[in-house]
Amino acid sequence: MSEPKRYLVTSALPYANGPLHIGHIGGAYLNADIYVRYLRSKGKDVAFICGSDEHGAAITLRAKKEGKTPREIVDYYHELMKNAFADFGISFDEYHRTSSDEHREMSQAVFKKLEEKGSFEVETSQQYYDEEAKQFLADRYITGTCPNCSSDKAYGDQCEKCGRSLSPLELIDPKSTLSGSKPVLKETSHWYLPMAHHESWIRDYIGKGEYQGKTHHDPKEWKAHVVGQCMSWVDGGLQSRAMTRDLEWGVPVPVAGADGKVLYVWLDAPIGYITNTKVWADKNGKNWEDYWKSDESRLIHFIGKDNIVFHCIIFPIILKEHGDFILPYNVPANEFMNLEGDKISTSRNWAVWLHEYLEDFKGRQDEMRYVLCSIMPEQKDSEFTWTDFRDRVNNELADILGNYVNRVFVLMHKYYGGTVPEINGTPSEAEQSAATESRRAYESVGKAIEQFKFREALSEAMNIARAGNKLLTETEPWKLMKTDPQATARILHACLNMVADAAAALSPFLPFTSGKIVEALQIKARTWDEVTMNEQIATGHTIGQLPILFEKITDETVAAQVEKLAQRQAENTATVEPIKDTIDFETFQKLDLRVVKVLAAEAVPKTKKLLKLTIDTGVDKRTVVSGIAEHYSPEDVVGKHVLFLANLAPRAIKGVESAGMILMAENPQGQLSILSTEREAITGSTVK
RNA sequence: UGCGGGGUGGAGCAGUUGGUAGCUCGUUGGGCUCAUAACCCAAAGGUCGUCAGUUCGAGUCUGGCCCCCGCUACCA
Repeated sequence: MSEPKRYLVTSALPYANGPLHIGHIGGAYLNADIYVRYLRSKGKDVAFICGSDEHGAAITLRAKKEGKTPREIVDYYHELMKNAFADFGISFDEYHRTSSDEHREMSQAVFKKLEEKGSFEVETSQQYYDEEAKQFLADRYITGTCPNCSSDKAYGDQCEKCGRSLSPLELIDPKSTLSGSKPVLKETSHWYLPMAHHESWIRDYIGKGEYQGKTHHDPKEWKAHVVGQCMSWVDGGLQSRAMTRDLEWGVPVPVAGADGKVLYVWLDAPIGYITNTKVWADKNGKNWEDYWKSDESRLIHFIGKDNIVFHCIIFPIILKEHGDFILPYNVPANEFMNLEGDKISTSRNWAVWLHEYLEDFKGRQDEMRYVLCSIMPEQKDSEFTWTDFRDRVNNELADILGNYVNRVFVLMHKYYGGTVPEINGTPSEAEQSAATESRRAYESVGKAIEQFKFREALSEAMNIARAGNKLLTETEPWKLMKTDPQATARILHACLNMVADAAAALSPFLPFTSGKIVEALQIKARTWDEVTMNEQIATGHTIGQLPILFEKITDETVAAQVEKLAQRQAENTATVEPIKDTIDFETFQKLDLRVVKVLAAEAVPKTKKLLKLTIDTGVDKRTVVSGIAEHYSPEDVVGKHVLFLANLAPRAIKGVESAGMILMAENPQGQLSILSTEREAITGSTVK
């Protein structure tokens, strides 16, 4: 592949309904930032683009729940995320937002062009319309009685009581949650992207790296899990997807008669990359089209694995249909990062929040950048723990890098008052091999970054400091000074240059530290190529004082952070669901609750959660299917008396008819517990 | 369940086209003292999830099975 003229690098637009956590950073931002800083250091023309993703039903629902407007929600999180990114040193050229006027114009223009070209298929169907609120109702905005379990709290897409997926038309006695009125059926149209039409070229694009009959990229450079997931989608047959929604919050569909419709958030968000590029270009006297519409530009999307299909299939289809845009050259998606043995979860508040880290560890961005890069989930899921954080910071950053730089500064000041002496003589073998290793490591850093192997790159950058430590120990300048001052001067000069080289090699990863080192050296920061050209610090140059680069992380600090997580867990445990609406006694009496005995139990084949139980109700024996297999094995439950709802309408689950429901207590962690009687249990006892 | 990814010394990970199993951390022993109790050297430790197959030879290819993760389905 020839060198492109410019790079367009994007990070996934974070969704503006929660703060950022370390999983986000290690997934799609730190790696992108390292990549971009490297390219900039090489003097490349780069645009690094991101922004908040602020539309979609989840935000409107959240706003409704909290009694706020969607605007208030997104304003809050946009600011929070933008500041956290900036503080952490994620060096976006532009961090804009999808709720902006610029974005409305851009996404409407893209939509309009596709609409006019006939890239969409318009499908008309009957949908519920709220005449008071004057809008079509998204599935989630309709409640009614479930045709299956008769719960009156069913939503248009699903009954949460019985879990059955529904279509709004199946609901008995539907109601709008907006106005409470009874919605009427009205004809509506939606724009679908017929992805099946694109299967053939997508297959070539992903599988062979070919586009429009030409080589586009080397598919071997793409990660296995990215190609694998895409091909499995294509092989499974691409389905048409609606690109519009009936919602108020979003970009209005720019077509006459489409009132109350907005662009699907998944369409609107990636167009945000384009909008935000334009916003940046306009501010900086550049032309955004150079980046998006030129074969000489290279587009790279950094994302997490949950976004693969969208960035590799759906968005490319949009870009191609539009006609002028280039396609992603690579999508180096990362896997997920876990935290202390459990997956990170925003809703369960199980996370290390970036803004809290920045608060608790002021001025220590590089420590987290180092650790996150070291454990970046490049090929498989990885795990962050606070003890591992401590070990890596203390044993690697502080001991190997920080201490090396410090040794060199101390020796330079001690022997030469900080001024680089005259350099003479022929380097010894140890000096030569240190220089060779340092050079090799430096070049490996760049190569690894270009292949998106950030962990390897960081490790190679650290090898420069390792080589320096080795040279010092092998040559022992503190002894040599007495016998061979000329060699000592040469060695320390070499060490000093290795400090400068390490600062350059590490600058994409640890920009703050790199800056501190450069400042202490009192030199100009070296670009990538200046180091490759073997630029040296000149005789007569005086260096300054070095601050301690990395303080050790104490066990107390670790304990405090672990405690913080545990506390959140406790808070979570404390959260209980609110009391439901009052019902009358007659309604209660309709329930046939009783104690039954489990006679037999077996796992339902090919399922993870289901047990098939034979129970004795006292009146009859029957079969129920219960989703408890992850909490109880068949042996655990046989012979037990359990609480049972006997007059629930039967339902087939995985082909087995289930007549009734075993009642279980569930804690906030989702753990189930059998309910039974405290005194002697009699099979068939009623519960009142 | 279907699909995808992964299972390598105590921990975290590399292993390109098949040919003596590597790295970082940790552990043990030694050296050094300029340095942030740091640094350097050496050693111990793995039959590469499992079973079978292809091959002169497999962590690396083929097939079956087990386990973990993601999306997906079933937790009335």
